[in-house]
Amino acid sequence: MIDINLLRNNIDEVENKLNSRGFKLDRKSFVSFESDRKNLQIKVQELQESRNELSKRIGIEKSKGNEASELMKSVGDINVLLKEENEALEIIQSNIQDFLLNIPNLAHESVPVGLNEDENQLIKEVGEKKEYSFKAKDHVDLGEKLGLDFDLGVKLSGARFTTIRSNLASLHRALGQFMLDIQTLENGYEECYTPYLVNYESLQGTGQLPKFEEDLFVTKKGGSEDRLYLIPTGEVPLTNFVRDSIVDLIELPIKLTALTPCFRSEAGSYGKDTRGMIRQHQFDKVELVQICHPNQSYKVLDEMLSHAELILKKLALPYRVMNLCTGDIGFGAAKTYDIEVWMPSQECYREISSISNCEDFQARRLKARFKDSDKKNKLLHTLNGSGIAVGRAMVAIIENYQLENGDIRVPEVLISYMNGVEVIEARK
RNA sequence: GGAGAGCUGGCUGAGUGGUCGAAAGCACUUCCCUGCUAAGGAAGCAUACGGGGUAAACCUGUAUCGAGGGUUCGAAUCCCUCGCUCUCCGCCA
Repeated sequence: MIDINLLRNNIDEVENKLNSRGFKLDRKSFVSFESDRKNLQIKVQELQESRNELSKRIGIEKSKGNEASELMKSVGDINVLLKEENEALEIIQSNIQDFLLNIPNLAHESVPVGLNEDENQLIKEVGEKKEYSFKAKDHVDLGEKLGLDFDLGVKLSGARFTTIRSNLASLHRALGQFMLDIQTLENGYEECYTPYLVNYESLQGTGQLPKFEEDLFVTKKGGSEDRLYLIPTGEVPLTNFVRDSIVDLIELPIKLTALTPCFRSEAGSYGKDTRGMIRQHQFDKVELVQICHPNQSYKVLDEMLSHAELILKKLALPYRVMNLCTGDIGFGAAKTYDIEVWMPSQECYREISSISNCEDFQARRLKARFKDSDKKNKLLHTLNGSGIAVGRAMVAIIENYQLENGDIRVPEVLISYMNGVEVIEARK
């Protein structure tokens, strides 16, 4: 949520910034909401003030044993009016709240202006792309002989679900464990285990709700109407650790990580990436979250980028880093780096990690604050990033580590996690 | 699932219809005193949102005692619904 005072005081600037990310601000509605709100709020508060005043006097008169029916009647009159005005105020306030909840974050000045992903800015390319003496296959062709069973996924659940068996399943598990170990042991994150079903408030806090409900899976508890949502990313539970709280300065930065499954309906991507396990309804991811002092967040963003990169470096996977343009960054982000890993079969880069600074956008929704050295409560900055997506990392390994006969060499750093298995052999 | 107890400020905890945003203690901040870090004294110390003020300081109002609704001139206090926590019983991986 953006600061309402920005809209009150610098609406032109806000409108321009939102335009650059393709969001049309309905400023007419806002201005009229605001003037209604102001009038109503003043009126309601004045009525409440006189009611409180008179009621207090009734108490005093009665304690003296005096008659107070005159006063009681006045208060009754006030209450009739108050009820009406207050209802109007509540409606307008909830309109304003909805209005604010649906406005995306403002992009940081270092974010390139652009319409879509074609205008993202290349930051760097890292690692060497292997030369193959044969035609590199894609992970689907390779995977079918390695234990990647798409048909079984479809049988059990439907499209966009996959089943993995045997040594490839171990590789998948190894990747998750390895990533988690690096982020905790080398990069200093606290390992967490969190719920995978979360409530409405949590998703509103991180920005998925109310706007993106269709992207989520929803569950019902037995026959009851209580709804819980499957997390679309570990960012949701981890960032919500600080919802409704005021943390001490000395606790900052808070660095959290968790290996969680993620569930996404992929409602908007029919027909996209239908081949293989690039885009699934369910995938595992090691998530990184940092919650920090506002003046540290851009330093932290770069640090988190390096934390995600470290995984790719250790796996010796070639990748590039992109600075997403205004048209491509997510709803809550002020700035986002994407890491894209090299896929030799398609000779292109595919997203494998996304690291964002949300500044105070989520913190305002979450009421996540800290007590600054001047004793004032201020909003924190929240950042999140994948460190990294397990399924896509496995796809990248299958493709980048393939041998001519269809076997997969296990990356050096994963062998110990695989109980010494060095090669995953293809069914001949 | 059944029975009972509870939910008050950063924490502990009083408050069962009126001047209560809320005693007291702890913690914290500032000051005073004290020859070392200990003890004592004074004051301050919730959050959100308004209005005023060029702004900071400050002044002022409203709301908030788990959430929502109700009774009442007036609710932390009474009533209803819901959520959560704890104890006991049952069931269960």
